[in-house]
Amino acid sequence: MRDVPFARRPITINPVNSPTSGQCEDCDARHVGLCDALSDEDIGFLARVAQRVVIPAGKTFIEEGDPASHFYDVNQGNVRVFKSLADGRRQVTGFMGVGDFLGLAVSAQYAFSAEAITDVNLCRFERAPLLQVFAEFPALERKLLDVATHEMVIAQEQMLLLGRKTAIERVTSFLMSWLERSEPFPVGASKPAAAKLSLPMSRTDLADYLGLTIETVSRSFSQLKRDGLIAFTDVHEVTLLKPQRVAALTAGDR
Amino acid sequence: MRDVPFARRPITINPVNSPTSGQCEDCDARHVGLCDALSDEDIGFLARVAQRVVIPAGKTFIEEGDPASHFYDVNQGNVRVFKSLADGRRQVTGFMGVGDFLGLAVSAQYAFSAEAITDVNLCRFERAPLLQVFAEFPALERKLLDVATHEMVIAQEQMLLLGRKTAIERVTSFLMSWLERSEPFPVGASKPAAAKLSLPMSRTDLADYLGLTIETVSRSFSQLKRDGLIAFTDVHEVTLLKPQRVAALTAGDR
DNA sequence: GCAGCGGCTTGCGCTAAATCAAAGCAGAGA
DNA sequence: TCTCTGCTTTGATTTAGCGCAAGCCGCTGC
Repeated sequence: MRDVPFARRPITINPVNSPTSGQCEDCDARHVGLCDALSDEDIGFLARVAQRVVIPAGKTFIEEGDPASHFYDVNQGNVRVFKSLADGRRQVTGFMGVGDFLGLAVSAQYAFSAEAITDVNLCRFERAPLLQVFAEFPALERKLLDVATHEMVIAQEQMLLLGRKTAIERVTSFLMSWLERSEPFPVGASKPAAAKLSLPMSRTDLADYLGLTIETVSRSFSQLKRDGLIAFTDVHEVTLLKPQRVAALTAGDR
Repeated sequence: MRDVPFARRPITINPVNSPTSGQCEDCDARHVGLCDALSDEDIGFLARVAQRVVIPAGKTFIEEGDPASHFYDVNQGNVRVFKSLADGRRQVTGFMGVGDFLGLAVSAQYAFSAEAITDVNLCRFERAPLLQVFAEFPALERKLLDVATHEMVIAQEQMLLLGRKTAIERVTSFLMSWLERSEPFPVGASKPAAAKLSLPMSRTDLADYLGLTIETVSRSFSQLKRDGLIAFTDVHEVTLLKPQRVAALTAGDR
């Protein structure tokens, strides 16, 4: 949303190329999407039902209630997934980033909307053919089940946050989980002394994710600043000065 | 599920009752568990990894953080699924009833606890062997993916409720969704003039499910009573006198 | 029958967060 | 450079829902 003169740039769609190479070059080693469930030579089959899509920041590319035609792998950028009420109240159910899979919470229609926060690169799979491919490669289906399982865990965690945590607990919980996502390989038990985090989403997104108002989110951040636990270099870049003490405010599980 | 229930073969591992009859009388025609993904003769294979379990009301049978050893199908009674914080705050993430599947929101450990609300009959499947069976019967895995998908939709709906709805919207939303679960076959578009609902869970459960206090739940019910929209014959039995008008208070989706 | 107990309801302040309002602030365009 | 615009922060006030406390209601056991 920030660097957005291109809010009207079109969505581009391309075939996934180089099935011959056996590599989907959009998917890097840390990709947790569909690709890493397959061997190199099998990825070519996946490419048969895949397209690459580029979404400009701010664009809605999944609309709640529309027929659920595609799955998506996020290859670049960040996405907000949300539901909304008739009067405009909005609940962001998740932020998706590189390697995340999109399109499981679905019956015949999408149960959610999705918008690009930054410019976003996606791999798009048509649902029907993909379900065919499952028959050939059960590993894919297993992968999807694993993804769904993991999403359920996160969803329940979020319900706990939304139903029972205070404002500061919500904000610190978010910071710690976002830290974890940003550092997929924590390496050892020791938390670093400080960690810099990019927060691509707006305060409004954050508020709608945490079930708060932007003012309350802002005030919570300010309090954490005052207490010397975090610092902002930019509105969208926070440093956890005392990760331990931030973590202590999350009212962790159990 | 189909007319023919769980097993044409005896349940071999822990036959609680009537294996000789060749029928799992616990699974009635409306069962939406694992069984209905399989043909009659294949169900026998499922039985290889199944046990029947009876849980008395109030008993905790899944403890958050314990190694995730089993899946469960609910065959009788009601279950509350929840997470809790160190200080005792609790979030009920769902109420499970006949036909519901339990145990997906799991990594190596259970991410939730589960307790019997009423006396409960379960079919229990060991995870490891069940995953083996998947190889033989991919339909099972597909079924599980469908279940997970459906759970995701419900979870997101609940996040919207917890993050953005008012007390009365939460209570009426619950009533309408519980009504839907209780009447799996709505038959035609017309809502009945009145519908009687059994609410097996306590007010505390309800409060912890809706992210409210018992007092607020009670007050919301009282207001709906005052407005002539519902009536209680018993604390655990409510009648929706004006389902339409109750539905109008839910702040429905989109 | 009735005393005790656990769960539910009701009344009454109280408070965390929402709402309303007014500045800051930084990037985009002229 | 300066202004405009959209986002963010901060302050003042309001309020929906909380927390406490008292009373109620229906069961259980004596």
